[in-house]
Amino acid sequence: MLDPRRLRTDLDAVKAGLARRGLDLSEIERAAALEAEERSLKATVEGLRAQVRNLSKEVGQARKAGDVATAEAKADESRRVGEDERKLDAEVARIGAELRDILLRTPNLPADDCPGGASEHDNVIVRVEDYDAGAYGDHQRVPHWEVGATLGILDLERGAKLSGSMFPVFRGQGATLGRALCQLALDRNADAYEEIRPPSLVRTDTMVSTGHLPKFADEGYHLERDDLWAIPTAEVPLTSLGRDEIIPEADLPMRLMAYTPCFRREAGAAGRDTRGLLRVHEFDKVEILSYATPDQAAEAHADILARAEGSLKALGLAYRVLDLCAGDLGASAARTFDLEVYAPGCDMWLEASSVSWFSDYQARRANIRYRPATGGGTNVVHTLNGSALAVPRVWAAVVETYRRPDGSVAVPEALWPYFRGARSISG
RNA sequence: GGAGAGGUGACCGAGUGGCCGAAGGUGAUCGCCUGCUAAGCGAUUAAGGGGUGUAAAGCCUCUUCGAGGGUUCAAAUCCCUCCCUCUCCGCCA
Repeated sequence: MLDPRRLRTDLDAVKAGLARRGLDLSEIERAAALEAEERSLKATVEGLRAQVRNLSKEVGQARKAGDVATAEAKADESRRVGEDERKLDAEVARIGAELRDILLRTPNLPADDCPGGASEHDNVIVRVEDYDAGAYGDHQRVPHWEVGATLGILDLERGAKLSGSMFPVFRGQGATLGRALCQLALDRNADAYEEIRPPSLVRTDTMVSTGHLPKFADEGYHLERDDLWAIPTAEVPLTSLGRDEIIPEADLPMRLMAYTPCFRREAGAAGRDTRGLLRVHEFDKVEILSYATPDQAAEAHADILARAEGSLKALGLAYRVLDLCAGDLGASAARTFDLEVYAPGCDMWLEASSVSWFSDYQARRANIRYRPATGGGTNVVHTLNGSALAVPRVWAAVVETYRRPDGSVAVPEALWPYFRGARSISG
């Protein structure tokens, strides 16, 4: 959520930022008007309330002194003032609700250095690593769903039988591969990030703090009977870990990581790039996340990006880094780098990680603050996160990249420690 | 799931309608005292919003005693709903 104060101190900058996203500005102007109105009415309501409190105090004193007539008179007066207050307060509540509703739906402002642009076509390719289009042999030009089926390590039919399409079943060394990828990511980041194993089902207010609700209600799996949501990413519980807390500055940056299942309904995505593991309803992922002061944010962002890249590099996969333009940025993000891993079999760049800086947008919703070392009031923290490794698409890239002419798949050297001595996946 | 007991500031804990944002204690910070340490003495010690102020300080004011709603001139205190914790029983990896 944007800082409501900026609506009166900094409205032009807010409008300029939202304009970069290509948004209509009438709503934010409405919000600014509501904010001013709410504040002025609130001052009046507070004055009335102060009167009620004082009069009530006088009622008590008069009664104690045995002066019933005065007590009655004061009580009557207080009742009248209270009536006025109630009426006005209802008006303030109505205005406040409308203001919050707009603010909750208004996305974050893009960072100043976020590239301009309207859609994914305007994203900037920052760099391409280890990619040589001519270097792939025919044996690598087989899509992972065929490789997986042939080797018996990916069973999409039975996944569909159990749970429907887009729920993959990994078997044998295929299952090992997925788990090994996660273990690799955890091991590579354990030097700086504390491992958390959060619940996979969370309450509605937990989903709201990260901005996944109310906007993306259609994307989440909801257990109606218990009013719980299956997490779409560990970002949700990890961000809420600090909710309503005040962190000493000395504890920042606070770095966390979690290996969790992720559940996404992918409503409306049916039929579009959904073959094999390109898009699934349930997958495993290692997420890394930081709470930081505004001053630490840039460095924290760079660290997460370097670590997300590091895993792909260690696996010997080709990938590229995209700087998302303002028009393609997620609603909560101020700046995002996407990592796309190259899968030679399907000849596609697959989004494997989104490394985002949310400035104080998420933290304001979640009410995560820190107390500066210098003392004084509290400030809202900045949050940043990214996938250290998301299984299905990286699994696909590994299987396609490492396929040999004989049809087997070599185990990347980085994963040897996790393969019980095996150097190859041959079904 | 059933029965019961609870949720108050960094922590412990008092508080059953007004003088309570809240006694007392612990911890912390500052100062005093003291060869040093310990003990002792004094002061300070929640968060947030609005206003005033060049700003810091200060001052005025509102909100918050698990959350939300209600009763009342007045709610930490009474009523309702929900959440959480603990104990016993039941069930169970």
